[in-house]
Amino acid sequence: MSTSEVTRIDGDTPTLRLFGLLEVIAQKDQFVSLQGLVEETGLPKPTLHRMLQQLENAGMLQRDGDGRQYSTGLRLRQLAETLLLNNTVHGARHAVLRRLVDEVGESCNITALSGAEVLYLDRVETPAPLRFYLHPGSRVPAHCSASGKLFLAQMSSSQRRRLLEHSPLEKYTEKTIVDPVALEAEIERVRRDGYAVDNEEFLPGLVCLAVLVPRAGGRSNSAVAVQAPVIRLPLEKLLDLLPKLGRAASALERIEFEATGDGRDSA
Amino acid sequence: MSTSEVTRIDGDTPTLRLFGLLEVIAQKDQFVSLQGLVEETGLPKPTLHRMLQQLENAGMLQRDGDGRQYSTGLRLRQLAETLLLNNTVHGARHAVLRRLVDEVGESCNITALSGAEVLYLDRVETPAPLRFYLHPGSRVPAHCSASGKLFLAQMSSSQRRRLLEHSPLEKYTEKTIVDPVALEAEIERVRRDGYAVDNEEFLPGLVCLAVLVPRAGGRSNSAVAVQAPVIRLPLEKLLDLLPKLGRAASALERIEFEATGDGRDSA
DNA sequence: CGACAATATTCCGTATTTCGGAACATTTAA
DNA sequence: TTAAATGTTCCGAAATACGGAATATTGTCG
Repeated sequence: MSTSEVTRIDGDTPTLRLFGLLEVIAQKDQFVSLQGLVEETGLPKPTLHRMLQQLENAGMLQRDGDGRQYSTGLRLRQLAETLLLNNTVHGARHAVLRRLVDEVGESCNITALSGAEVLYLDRVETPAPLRFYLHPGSRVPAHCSASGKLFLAQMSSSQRRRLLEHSPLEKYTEKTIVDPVALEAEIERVRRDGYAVDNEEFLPGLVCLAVLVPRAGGRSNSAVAVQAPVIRLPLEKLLDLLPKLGRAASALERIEFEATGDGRDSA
Repeated sequence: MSTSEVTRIDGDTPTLRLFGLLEVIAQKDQFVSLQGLVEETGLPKPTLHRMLQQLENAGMLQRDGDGRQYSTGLRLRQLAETLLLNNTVHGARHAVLRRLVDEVGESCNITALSGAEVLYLDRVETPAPLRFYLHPGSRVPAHCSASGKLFLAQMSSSQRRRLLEHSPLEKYTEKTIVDPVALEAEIERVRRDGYAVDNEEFLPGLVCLAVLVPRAGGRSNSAVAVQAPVIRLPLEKLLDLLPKLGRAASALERIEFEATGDGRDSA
């Protein structure tokens, strides 16, 4: 009666709101009614009714129970299965990450450049009790992350300038590099060494080591990284992990190569 | 070069087209490019570009590989996992069906009334080599299916008339009941006996026995049925399966009851 | 049975969104 | 460097979503 917890369903476009609705429904282990969803989401009833109707017509939901309730539809469940069965790419990447975490004992992640930010594609946490909790899907500015520096280091200086000009170098910690000249120097160093470090530049106490996942044609758009509390892994010890990181990167390279579609089926 | 196989992506509403696109992408085990999708679906390039962009912004897809290719996004994969993990309802139903098929040796399905048609919610095939292949998600008119007669038998005659008036009794086989008076008599018999039979009324050679999944409050909207080739299972032998069907129906009743949300979690 | 309450469904004018041809930008190949 | 292929942006016309209010359908209680 008193619970007015509203699970916001947002989305820039009406289209995307439907996915939010599906998520709400998929999380439940029970049938849902129109009225129940109205109370849960706060959306107007006719709007929800239309959405449910669309999803039902598409087979993503189905009426169930007494006919006025909804559950996930066959088509949606099939899509879910197809996706999880067929996506060896992400499965393989995840396996590589997990192995790397086993080896180094710290949280690791795979990242990609998306716009001017670094996006966490996947992540496996360390089993150690003390850890930074950063979840996949989140974003970090390029200039203060190890992976981001790698991506910047691959670009021509004009590309880099264009990217950074529109997003000023925000200062996250005392050590964040906010001076463009200093950043250029740092990037030059990264290019020479072939690896990048984040020395508490994004979060105090968090250090990070990253290398690019190599790519045949030229620039790469993904990187692997280890992240650890500096208390447990000071910089010198962090650098000892380079060979293991490199091996993981090669494994990822092979996976991505195959997923790029050079190995067609017939002929 | 010569392959002009176009995977149609339809949908009454723009929203639904996105699901079609996701299905195309989820089925692949490789990254897809904009151009590749243009060739595969036949949709105009700007349209596809916008759709991909929306899905990417929503996290349902992610750019991958060299950054101009797409693969399934984290949010979509999480949705898939949530759905498959959390949906004990459909899993339990499927298990009941499978057990029933083991017992009776013939294909079985769970159906629901949707409009004036019977919708196959789930189905498990017999291992026998000779079988009718009817896939879940397909629809059959109510008047010539065992399940449909059960649903009709629960209605008041005015409800039934309204439903049938707008969809004339189509004749599928020699035995299809197309005379309204005969149908009323048949339905009266179904109500008395508590089960319904389809004696080659939809497909020649196919017989079917169905019972309702009971429901506490009154009318039920789902049924269980056995379907078999009449050659292997003549009517008399088919009726011997009634007790087993009934037991499956009770099991399903319990599952649906729990899913209806009477057993809330806290307090 | 009839009246009331709760829920589901339809209507419909207004406000957004989608659509996709054409122009433009970027990357890859030669 | 040029040419070819692919990706991206523009923008007016057409289609769609929106949601308050009215209506229809249950379900419940006297």
